[in-house]
Amino acid sequence: MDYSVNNNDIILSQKDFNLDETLDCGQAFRWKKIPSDFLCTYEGCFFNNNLRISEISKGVFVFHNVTEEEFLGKWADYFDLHTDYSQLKQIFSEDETLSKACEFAGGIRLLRQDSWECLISFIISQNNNIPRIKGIIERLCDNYSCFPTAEQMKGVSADDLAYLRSGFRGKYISHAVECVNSGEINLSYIAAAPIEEARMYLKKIKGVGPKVAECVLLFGMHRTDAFPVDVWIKRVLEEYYPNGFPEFAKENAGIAQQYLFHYIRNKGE
DNA sequence: CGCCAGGACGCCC
DNA sequence: GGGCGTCATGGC
Repeated sequence: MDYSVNNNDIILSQKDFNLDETLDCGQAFRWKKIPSDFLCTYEGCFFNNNLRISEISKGVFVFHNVTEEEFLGKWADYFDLHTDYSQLKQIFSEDETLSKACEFAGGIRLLRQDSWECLISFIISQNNNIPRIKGIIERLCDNYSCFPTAEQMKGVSADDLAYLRSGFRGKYISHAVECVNSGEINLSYIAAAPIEEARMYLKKIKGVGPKVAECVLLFGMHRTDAFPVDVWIKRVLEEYYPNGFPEFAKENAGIAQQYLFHYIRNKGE
């Protein structure tokens, strides 16, 4: 990892990293692009860890007001800086479509997000659009002045959540809170369980189906073999992989999925 | 105004 | 066990 300390900031050089692609690709919903003189700057957080980060030139980043301890202990992990994405893309490049997708969106990194926050976020995401998902999560965080734990939300009913204006998803959120607080769902156990068992448990939560379960596994538990299939990825599979997804990429299919998703959605523009 | 949004549920046959 | 209407809300 190539970084240095500069006054109160951390400067990072990382070529397989593009801030826009990583923070605005639909894997996380609490990052806001703010005006700056840099290539781009984002403010955001996971749980109650706040950060302002800028891409100051291609592949060079500033973590503003971050100590070396915070960087190494928290953000390096969140941005998955210990993983060599060049090597991953090297493996993916054996496949023609994946190779193109990597070339197109090779700056995406798989964020290591909090499993609980991810569970609630992707329950909210179903049959919804990204601007509105962000709004609902923002109202939730504003109400607790950070992303609430299940403990903090203990006992909330769907009616209590009306201020979120999350529609039919309120009862799902309420049920997720109940499952976690009762111990019926243990996210750290699920994170370490065999993937089929993990899927089965997650889908016990109302409002969690195949797609949301895969998203929680991939984004919230860093299970890189999880593979969320939505309408866009379904299209990719039908069009480019009629005989199945290449075996050599399955271990990291979730990361490949991110490249493919971004590629298929934006390549025509 | 109607259509759609990174789906899941409930009911149908 | 696959197919289909329904579910709230608001962006476009």
